[in-house]
Amino acid sequence: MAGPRPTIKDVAALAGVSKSLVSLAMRGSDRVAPASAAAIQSAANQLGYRPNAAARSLADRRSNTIGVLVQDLHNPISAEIIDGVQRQVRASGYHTMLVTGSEDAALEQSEIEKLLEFQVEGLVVIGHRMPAGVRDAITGDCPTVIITRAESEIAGLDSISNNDIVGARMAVDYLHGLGHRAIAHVTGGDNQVALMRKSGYEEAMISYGLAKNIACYEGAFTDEGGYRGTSAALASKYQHSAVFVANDLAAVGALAAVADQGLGVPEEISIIGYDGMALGGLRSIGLTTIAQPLASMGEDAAALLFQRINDPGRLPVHIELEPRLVIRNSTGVYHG
Amino acid sequence: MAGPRPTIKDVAALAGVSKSLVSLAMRGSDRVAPASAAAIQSAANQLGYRPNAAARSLADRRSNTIGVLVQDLHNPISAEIIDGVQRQVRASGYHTMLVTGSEDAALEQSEIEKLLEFQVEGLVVIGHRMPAGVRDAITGDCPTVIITRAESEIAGLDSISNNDIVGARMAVDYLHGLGHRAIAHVTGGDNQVALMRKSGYEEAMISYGLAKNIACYEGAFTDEGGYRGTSAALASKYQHSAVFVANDLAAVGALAAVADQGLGVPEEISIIGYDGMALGGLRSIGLTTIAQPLASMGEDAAALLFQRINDPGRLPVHIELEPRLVIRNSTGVYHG
DNA sequence: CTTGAAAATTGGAACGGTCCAACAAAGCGT
DNA sequence: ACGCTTTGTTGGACCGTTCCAATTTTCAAG
Repeated sequence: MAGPRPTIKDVAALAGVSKSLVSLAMRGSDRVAPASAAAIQSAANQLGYRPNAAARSLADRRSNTIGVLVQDLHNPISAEIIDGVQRQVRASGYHTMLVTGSEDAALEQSEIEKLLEFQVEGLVVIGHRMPAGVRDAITGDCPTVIITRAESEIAGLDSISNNDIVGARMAVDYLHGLGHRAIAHVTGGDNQVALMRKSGYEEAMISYGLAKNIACYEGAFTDEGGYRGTSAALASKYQHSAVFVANDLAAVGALAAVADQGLGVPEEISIIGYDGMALGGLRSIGLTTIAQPLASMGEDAAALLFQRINDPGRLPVHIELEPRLVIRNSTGVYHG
Repeated sequence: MAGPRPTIKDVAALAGVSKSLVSLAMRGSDRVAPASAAAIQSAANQLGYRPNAAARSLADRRSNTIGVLVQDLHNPISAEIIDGVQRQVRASGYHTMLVTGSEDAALEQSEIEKLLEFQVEGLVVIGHRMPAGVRDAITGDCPTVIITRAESEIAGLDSISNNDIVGARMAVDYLHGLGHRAIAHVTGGDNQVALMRKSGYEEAMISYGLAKNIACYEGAFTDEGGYRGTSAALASKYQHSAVFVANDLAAVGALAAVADQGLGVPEEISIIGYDGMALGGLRSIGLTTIAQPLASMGEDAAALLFQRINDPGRLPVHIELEPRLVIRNSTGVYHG
């Protein structure tokens, strides 16, 4: 239909008032006479007027927008965290601009760059890698919070994560309690989170006097990585009876690997994952796991961000939540 | 550090040139003398200058941004489609602004509203519901394409989907070929896509002379919905030997329901899903399904969008892709 | 040198809003 | 009717860019 979109000026002309008044009215100011307000409303509707966010954000010098970088959209836990972030961001009257990262650091950096050009007032990073460009963002005065990764010394950067070391220990504790001794670990790569889960595993094994049983197989935070690592574990000369897999997505791959070897879960091999993704709760998967409170982590992260927006100078905050063991069907007692 | 962010003016002052020249240089024009370009670059770096997208988009009268509305971020197929969309959007030099929808129509509409205020140049809707607000968007001159839902008569709206009726028929064909006769269907709600899959099922059943065996159980496009519907199917007096579930996510729930009844898949019950989500391919799930080419649908959708952006007047295009049967472990021959 | 064309640079007017100080109108007590 | 406050309304400057016409500089040819 349209030609150029109607502006505030067009509305003003039609309603027979000044553009300033329209501006006030559109934002619901109470200084506008009811009659004028009505006239303006009807003029706006008639023209199909819609405020121009670019102009507004230019004049305001604020965008009312929070940028979200999701490093791995394919991991279902991302969706769960995003839900929480969105809920909180919306509740605060802001909007969300979401971009996806990738293994390609340069691309990821350019995505952050874009967010900053849009003058986002804050940045939420969901993932375990520290993206190039985040430092720039922060020193460029953009409050940032990172989820699922602990970070405490960088000024202007808050973080929220669970205690991966404790969580990994819980996994081993639980398996040990079931009688397992030859407990393998399939790793999640060399990012900080994966490394902490690995240390937790090693520490726990050592504390049970099982140092010699420590066996790490290289995996990744993907289904494929879990499959690969677990296949290697099963093919090894050690007779592992249980595998602690670095995250749930990989653990689903691990289940596949076990099945492919013709072994039964949990009769012959117990599998425990990490994260607590909702999908793992389905009976057809039934994955025992160390769960993080994903949605509330998202909410808390956004809350943290708004606190920092209101008080930019404050010291970095790191919230660390306790993970919790969720027992399902992929683990069972050891019968040698 | 910062105080107010540096603007093009600050860069100009430092480099000793006019702001116009900086503007040119920042966009890589070849009309700028190499010496000036270098001076400007270095001034920009020194100040940490970053263009203001709001100002640019205001002056340009274009945002260089495509809005994406994802109705169900929790369905893993969304991530796969998004990947495709992003790839194509990036390749065209645009950016992506992603928002999530929800069951709440009002909220969804307001999200679209936001995208439009941001002057997005196009809109991609991923999902099977037609969101309130999309019509406004289109009549407001915003090119739109909708993915996974067929739509062909609305001017300005392109769509891309697979042929759900054919796909559903394929599912029944395959199960029939395996010897199944008492084939149940767990529905995906009352959205258009779910209804088409249901019709395809019914048509196929009728064409095999199995009209009396038609049995639909109410489900939803969620794991929980699949669980519920399948549980009902198994509890019914009909001795179903196979279930065609409306989508993969629900089919995973269906697998759980079958397991909970202590039945074996595929020995006693065959399950077939729809969509072809990557997760279903894992051996631990091993879901037989009717697959759509998700990533390429995303790419094609974005491509369609750009075509319409360049030629707004053209007639609505609907691309319909053929689904394809992917056989895995959740289906087997009937042995009555 | 001069000259004209090409190359490089510039100032100022948009873009569509918000904000502010100033002004007009209306209400009110006396 | 009188100031005085309160309530409504307005024009114009400004936000940080891009664009354009106009200007200055450079340079090769005569």
